[in-house]
Amino acid sequence: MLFGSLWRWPAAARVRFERMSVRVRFAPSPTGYLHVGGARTALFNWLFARHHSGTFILRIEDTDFERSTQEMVEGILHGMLWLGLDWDEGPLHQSDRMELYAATAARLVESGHAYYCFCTKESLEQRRAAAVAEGRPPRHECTCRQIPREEAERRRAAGEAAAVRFAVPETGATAWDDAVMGCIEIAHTEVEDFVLLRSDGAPTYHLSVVADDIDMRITHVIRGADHISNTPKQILQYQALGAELPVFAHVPLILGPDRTRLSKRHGATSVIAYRDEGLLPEAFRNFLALLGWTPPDSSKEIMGDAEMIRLFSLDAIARSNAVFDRAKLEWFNAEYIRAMPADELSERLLPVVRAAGYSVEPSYMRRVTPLIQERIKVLRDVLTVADFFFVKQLPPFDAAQLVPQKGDLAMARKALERSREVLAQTAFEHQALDQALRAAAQELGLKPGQMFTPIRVAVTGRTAAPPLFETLEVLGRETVLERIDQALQKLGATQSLPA
RNA sequence: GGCGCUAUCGUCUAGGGGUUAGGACGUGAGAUUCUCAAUCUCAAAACCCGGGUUCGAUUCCCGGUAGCGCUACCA
Repeated sequence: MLFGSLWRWPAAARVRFERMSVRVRFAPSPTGYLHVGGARTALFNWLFARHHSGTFILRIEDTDFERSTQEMVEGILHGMLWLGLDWDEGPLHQSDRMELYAATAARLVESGHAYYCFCTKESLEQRRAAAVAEGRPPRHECTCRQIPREEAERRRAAGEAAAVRFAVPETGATAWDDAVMGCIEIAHTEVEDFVLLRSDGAPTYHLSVVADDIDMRITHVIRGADHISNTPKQILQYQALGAELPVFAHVPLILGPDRTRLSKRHGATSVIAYRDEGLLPEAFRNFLALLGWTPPDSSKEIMGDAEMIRLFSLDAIARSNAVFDRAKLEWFNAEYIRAMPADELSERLLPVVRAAGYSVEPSYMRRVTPLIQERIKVLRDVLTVADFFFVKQLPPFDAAQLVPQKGDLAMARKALERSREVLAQTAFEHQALDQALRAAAQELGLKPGQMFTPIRVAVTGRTAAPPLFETLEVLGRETVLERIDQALQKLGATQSLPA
């Protein structure tokens, strides 16, 4: 129906509609993994694109050949896929687009907005070091900008290597209205003549972003606040190239608990590590979105994609940095785990359990899952919470745990012996077991805890476990009796427990 | 050092010239219970500092301080 009505729009209106259509990109550099900060930037771009029914482009910024690797490219793609951030165009690689950058740089030289610089990296570094030593600001200061174009061309033709630098105006300032940060103005005296093309002909980031963002008709540049000081360098290029400016939106950074920028020191650096721990991508998205962005109703925290997309807007993004809160992430994850249909959870748990070396059938996993669903925060917790379901032989445990009230060895033994009789002849169904064992406890004059704790410990090897009767039912009579016999032996061997 | 951004409970945040400064995570206590978890109830917990504007500032303005970012032929 949308198209039907679209046809009837006047042509001019259609053109305007097209021009307004949102195009955003996530442009990671494959010199590292997709980390939490990058993931959130990608998420914000994705939410913004989806909210506006726009286009989300993935672009790999691999102009630093030395540090970019194919492995990282794949890691980033996997991370995006796992997070569920699907892109509409790309992945485009900047390394495939070198002609565009060379041509763009040539245009800037041609129009007098850029010039050749014959200084070597080494001499610049020396000068910088000297400046710092003398307490002067370490700014780029060379005289190549004064070299007449003809002379520069001659020297290049003679084989002299040169970088291309942008000629930043000496006076004035560049200002823009940032969609997140508000108005920002930076004086040109603070912006040095940055390199566009390295002396080997490779473009720098400053050039390739602008050339690509123009070429891809990017309408909104949503990226980390660490790019704020780069923005004047880019706006200057747009202006020199006569291109229309995109909207800039700089989102604050994510910090570690020590309030420094999130890094390897803070644990998981790649989002893939979170997958491996058993975080759910939908929970991770929800958590990440709320790190810096607040929906109109700030009391609503658990939100699915559809709702986040519906409510997302750049002006509701905070301007201050946020600390990554691991505990809250786990709470989100636990909420999503509890809300998930048990069978679905079971399917997601199975590979985790199998990867740990247990051979478990799907049907068995489906019976275990409901017992642990509200007891795990991440999928991997299944290995510590439910391991006793998957092993034939329980790992060794302290016999003293079998005795609920310290020292009352006889009572524990009595409870276990009687339980064994009951369990040998009761149907293995949790309600029947519940009834029978409670009755037996009453006969023996024991409180429920006195009766059930020894059984729980005998059967699970621990004092904290899922509900006892359901657990017994799932484990089955054979295993349960075997474990109770072993526990009784253990108690027998320990005639004198410490009081 | 320079430039830029920021500043509400431990953390994520809401709010806004007069409020008991709200919510969530986490923490503590209690209820429930066969343990744990979940659930429910309650509690402790914040407006960085100093000036100004104002009858009144946590809110607006200025300064300070602190944190973060940038300061490359990295991105």
